[in-house]
Amino acid sequence: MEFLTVLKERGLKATPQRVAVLKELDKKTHPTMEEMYSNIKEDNPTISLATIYKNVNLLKEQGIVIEINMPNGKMRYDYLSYPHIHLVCKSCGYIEDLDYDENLFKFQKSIEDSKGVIIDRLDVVASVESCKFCK
Amino acid sequence: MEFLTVLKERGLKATPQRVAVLKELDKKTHPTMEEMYSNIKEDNPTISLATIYKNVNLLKEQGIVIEINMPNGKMRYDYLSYPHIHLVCKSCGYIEDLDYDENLFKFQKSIEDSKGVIIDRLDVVASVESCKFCK
DNA sequence: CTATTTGCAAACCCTTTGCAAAAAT
DNA sequence: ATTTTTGCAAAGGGTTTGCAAATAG
Repeated sequence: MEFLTVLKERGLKATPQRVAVLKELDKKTHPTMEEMYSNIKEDNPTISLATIYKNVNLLKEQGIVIEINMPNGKMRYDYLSYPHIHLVCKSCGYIEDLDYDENLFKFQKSIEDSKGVIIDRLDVVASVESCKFCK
Repeated sequence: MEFLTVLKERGLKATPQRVAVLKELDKKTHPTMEEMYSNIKEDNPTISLATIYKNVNLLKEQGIVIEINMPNGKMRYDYLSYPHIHLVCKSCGYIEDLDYDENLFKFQKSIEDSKGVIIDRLDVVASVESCKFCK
């Protein structure tokens, strides 16, 4: 199981709660804390919201989970199994993962060269007014 | 005064409090709500924090002010007088405005073409571990 | 004059914390 | 056996709300 490796590499214990959080985050549904809580509760009825928070924050510190600040102010979370960016719909909140492309790499390189820095992370959120999933 | 025009165009009343908020946001210091509050308070001692919130949120809805979700979880705000992106330092929190470049435009265009969407907004935050302003 | 905005204080989340019990390695 | 993690309930803190008074146009 990939998640167990990811956790072991970082010296984190593989509790059922923690693995469940990673699984939820890996579904590409970009859930909120509450959504993870209610989904995980189905199989793990005793889990608490505080445990979701603690684990998500821990994984965020490890850089493998990121926070997406939605236009409506709500936070959503995503497992960053590989670098990607987000296309979000402002009307319905749908989020799609998009791969980096050549132009984005060039953009990053040109900032690094002109500013003399190494970019550690590039968060990109492209917003559209409405999408094919809007009613 | 540019701000008065910006407000009039949107049918918003130009109260001294609102103009002061715009001025703070235009200083390129990317202040927090509290920072705006204490700065504005110096010249306008009766202003309330709630008024800062109400005005910033209003300007956000108008799309002329954006929220920057800092790595530490704190929110900072910026007047989007022209489209630009942010280079943020994870250690000291310094934020620098950077212009769009050719590559970023190409990137945007390629998503629009491949996905058949019009990107309404492109939020980019490039993070570095430390910068020249870190002690 | 009318509609909007302000300022205050209270209410409202969402998120974090402390701690004893439980679980992982 | 040791260290980490969980779950609970309470505390915390940033943000919003309701409303009467003040202000802008």
